[in-house]
Amino acid sequence: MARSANVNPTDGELELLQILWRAGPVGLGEICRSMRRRRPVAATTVATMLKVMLDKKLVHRRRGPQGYLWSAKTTRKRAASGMIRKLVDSVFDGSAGRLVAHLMESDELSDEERSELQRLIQPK
Amino acid sequence: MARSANVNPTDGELELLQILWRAGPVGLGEICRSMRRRRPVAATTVATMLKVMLDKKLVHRRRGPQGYLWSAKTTRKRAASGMIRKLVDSVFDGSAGRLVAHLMESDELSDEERSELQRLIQPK
DNA sequence: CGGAATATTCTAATTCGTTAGAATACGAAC
DNA sequence: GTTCGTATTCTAACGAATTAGAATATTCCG
Repeated sequence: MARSANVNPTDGELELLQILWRAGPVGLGEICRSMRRRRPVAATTVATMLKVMLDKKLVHRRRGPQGYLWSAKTTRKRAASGMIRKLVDSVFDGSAGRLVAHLMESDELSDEERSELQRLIQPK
Repeated sequence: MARSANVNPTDGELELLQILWRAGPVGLGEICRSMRRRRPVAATTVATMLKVMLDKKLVHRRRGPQGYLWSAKTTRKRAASGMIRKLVDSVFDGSAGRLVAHLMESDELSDEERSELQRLIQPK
């Protein structure tokens, strides 16, 4: 039954996905410009990554005015879940609750975030 | 000031750390047995990984009855923070709060975990 | 002591992610 | 239509992670 490719995005791929999640379908030029706001990179590098990600079904493409328009196929939610699962399995013994406990105890949350959370957690 | 080596553990290294976090200082044999409860692996493979991790200062070792006794040098907390930072930066636009929001909305938490959280989040 | 079991080191093959040059195709503008 | 800029594909180098065989060292026990 075709092992439906849930390869987790690599670090570099996440960088690209981040751009695509924000920018919707865009051409290579725009993607490169976004990338270069973070770090220097050759256009062919970006193109190669996109090609690889296409094979992994992490991105889509459709014909545009010149070349393709690229967009993310995997969602933020899916990417997050994969990473969270790995995190929880490898350092929190499988307990997602312990992850949140860690967050609350550490200084990774701002005060605003903390109070926002209380709202979120209130049972409706 | 010696840039104190905060190389993030790789996936394989996390597997080993997981064992060391549980088992405290142990010898190679015990580590291999634990590993093999998860998957088949040669003893030399484990030994090589430990050696690499020693260079990265992820583990400690001290003389034991036969060979060394190995233990984790990096803590769960530190490993978690590194992974959380990456997760938050790459998929939640830098907002740790959004990570928790994702957790609450998804089905990654059990009911018990959810109510435990409410307790945790209560301001003291 | 001498052999068996275990641990460590050395070396290297393999694979995957990252990077980009060179060649080619395509679309626009003159 | 030829030229120019942009996009895509092909190819490959390189480093890091993963894996383990062979050789060596250590220790335990009869």
